Amino acid sequence: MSPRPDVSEQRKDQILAAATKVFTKHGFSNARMDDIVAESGLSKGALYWYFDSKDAIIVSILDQIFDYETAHVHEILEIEDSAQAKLEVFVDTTIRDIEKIKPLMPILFDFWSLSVRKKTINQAIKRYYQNFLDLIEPIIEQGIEQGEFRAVEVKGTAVALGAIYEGTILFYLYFSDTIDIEKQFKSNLDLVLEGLLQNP
Amino acid sequence: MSPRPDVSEQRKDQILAAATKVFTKHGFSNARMDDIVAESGLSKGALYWYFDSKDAIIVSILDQIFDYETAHVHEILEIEDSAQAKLEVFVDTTIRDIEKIKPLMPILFDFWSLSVRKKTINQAIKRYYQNFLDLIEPIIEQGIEQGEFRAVEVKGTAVALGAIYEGTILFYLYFSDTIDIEKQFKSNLDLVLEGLLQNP
Amino acid sequence: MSPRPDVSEQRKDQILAAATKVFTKHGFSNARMDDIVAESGLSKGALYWYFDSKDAIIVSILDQIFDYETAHVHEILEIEDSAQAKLEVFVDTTIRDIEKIKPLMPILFDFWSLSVRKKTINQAIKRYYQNFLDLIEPIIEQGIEQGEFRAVEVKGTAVALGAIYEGTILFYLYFSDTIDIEKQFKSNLDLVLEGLLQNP
Amino acid sequence: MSPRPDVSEQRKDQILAAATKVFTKHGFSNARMDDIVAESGLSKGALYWYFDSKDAIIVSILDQIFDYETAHVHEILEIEDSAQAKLEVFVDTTIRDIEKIKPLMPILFDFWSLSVRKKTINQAIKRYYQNFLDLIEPIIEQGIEQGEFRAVEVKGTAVALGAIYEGTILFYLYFSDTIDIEKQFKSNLDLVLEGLLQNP
DNA sequence: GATGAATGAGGATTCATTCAT
DNA sequence: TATGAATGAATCCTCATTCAT
Repeated sequence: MSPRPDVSEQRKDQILAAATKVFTKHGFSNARMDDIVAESGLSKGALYWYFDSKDAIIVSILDQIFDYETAHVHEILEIEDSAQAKLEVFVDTTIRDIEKIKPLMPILFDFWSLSVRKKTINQAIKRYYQNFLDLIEPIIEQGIEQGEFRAVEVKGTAVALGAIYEGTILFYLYFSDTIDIEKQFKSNLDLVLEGLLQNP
Repeated sequence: MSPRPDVSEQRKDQILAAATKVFTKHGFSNARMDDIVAESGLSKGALYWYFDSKDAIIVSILDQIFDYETAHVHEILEIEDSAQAKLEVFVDTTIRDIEKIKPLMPILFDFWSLSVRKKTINQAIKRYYQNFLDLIEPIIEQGIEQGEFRAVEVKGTAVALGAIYEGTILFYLYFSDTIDIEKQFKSNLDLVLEGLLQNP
Repeated sequence: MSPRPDVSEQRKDQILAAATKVFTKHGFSNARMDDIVAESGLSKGALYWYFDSKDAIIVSILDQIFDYETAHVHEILEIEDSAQAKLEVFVDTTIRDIEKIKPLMPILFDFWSLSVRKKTINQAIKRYYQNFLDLIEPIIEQGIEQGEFRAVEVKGTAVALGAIYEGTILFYLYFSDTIDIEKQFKSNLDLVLEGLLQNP
Repeated sequence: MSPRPDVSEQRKDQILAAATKVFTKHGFSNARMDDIVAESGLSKGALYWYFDSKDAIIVSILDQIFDYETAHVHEILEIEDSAQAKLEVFVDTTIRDIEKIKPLMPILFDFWSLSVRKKTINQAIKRYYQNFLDLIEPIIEQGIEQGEFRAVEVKGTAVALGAIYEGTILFYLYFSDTIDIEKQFKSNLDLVLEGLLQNP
């Protein structure tokens, strides 16, 4: 009488995957629980067994996405190299994962929208961006300390980098036909590095 | 004898103002027509007299916002000056209007979200950003031709500027307590100009 | 200063004509006053000036139609001839006017439907059919008295004739492509006359 | 363990019965879904679980009625007897079921009305009447072939019989106080048979 | 007489959630 | 655990009617 294996994690992932698909297609508000039920292949009762509500699913997706993104961003922390090299690695990994990031943007839009009204969502997003800044700032500081970069204002520069990162993905969504995202990110980096680096 | 004065434009503005308020507070999907009715001080029938549907109101708001933003952006076209001076004016007018732009962001989030599914919305947004690029590119070209700027790739640089603009406003929404938006925009401009300007 | 000519009858007819068209197309319930306004070329206020309500328009149309039909039926009363000849004239005038009657059937359907619930409508229809019977019965009586027809039961035969009349138009509505209405009415008459006439 | 018994057919019937009642009372357009909900004893959600819309309910009722009527008409096909006998059986079964048919007439009115605008409804009715004609025609042919009937035009006679059938029920609705429906149908039959039968 | 903007009760439909099995 | 039928509050939109001008 071996106990049944715990399938709950598996089920939850199944539901979140289905929900992500459905939310991407319809947006949070227009997505129906029945859509998620259909997409997941489970029953309505099962959905409510694993998640208390539609909101609970949404929040779980938020966690999932930001966990992934944060992990992604943290990769560069591992690198032992010049500040410039770190930024280059950051751009490279972003380019590498852009096709995974892109389909999540519709959901991100909804999160941005929700964050206006839901404090939890707002805080989660803020935490995520803070995380991003917390990572970038030391790199800039390192660059300045080691004489690579000019003595720029650190916080403002970090925000500028975050802004250009999010903004570029946004523009790419509307101009994916005319923007070569790889070139674009490299071009962004050139522009910024040119502004950051000490004149030789 | 005297024909009733035509109040239809007034009424439409009244409705759009109310709708903007309500949409900002609740988001498109969660906003109820009854909310707009209450906020506008008109009746439900009046709303539907001037607008065919909730969607029609949303689209009208989109037009209104983008008309405003486009006009705003075009101000710099008038200036006869160096490319650098034009960019500086752009930053100045943005700073000047930031408090008007900020409360519209929640609505912009919903538009971004909607644009994934509604082609008309998508096209309107794309047109707006294209407009932005069409304005910025000649400035960069002017800067290069007149020897102010390095020979950067024009299109990519324009996108970078658009990205940093939208992205900064986004970050400002989440960090309005720690970001001094005026300084931030100026800092952005410094960074970019430093990257663009010929080394003397 | 001659007084303005009274256009109210003209206006009423204009409205009833428009209403008939609209009711034919949409049915009573689905027809909107705005449709009638548009079709009539008048204003909404004008409509309500001449008719108190949608119902009032409907009732007026009922009167109009039945007046017409009754007049139509009464034509045969004028004829001085054998009973058989009178029935033949009745068939002929029906055939002659069938294209005018046919487009009124959709409205008649609605009147039948309404008559279930509205006593006034019910009575109007009943009166109309009674009228029909009052006309046909003397003809049958005449036929019997003068030895043309067998000694059938008068009332029942009149109802049978009314039934076959209404029923034929009904079938014609669904089979106008395969029924030659002229032949059909003549065939009906033959059948009935064959049943009524004394065997020679 | 035991699976819940499938009550969906039962529920559908429950809803259709309630809807028939409500439609009879108010007509299609004026009947409210809430009326059907109340009459059925179910909830609004349940109604929409089993039927997509008010229209779907209407169509289902159409099917139900015509299935019943068609079955009813087909009874005579079984009989092995003279053409005259078959027509007599038809009249007898009609008389037998008249009290079941009568309350459905208000609904039939609405179907006739709807059929003007809705092709599906039109086709269903047409199919039903065609069915009727397809049944009657062979009987008339049989009568002619076997020398019972005169050599009448078959199709036209079938239409005449259908017409007198529908028309009689119609008149009966308005004159149920003065028409003895049993006598009336027998009288109709006599009249027609007298017209059809060979003179001895 | 005539206009047409404005009213607001009414009604079809949706969908997150529940719960008996 | 899992099912899916059932619930009913919520919400968009319609349209007959009114009335200030």
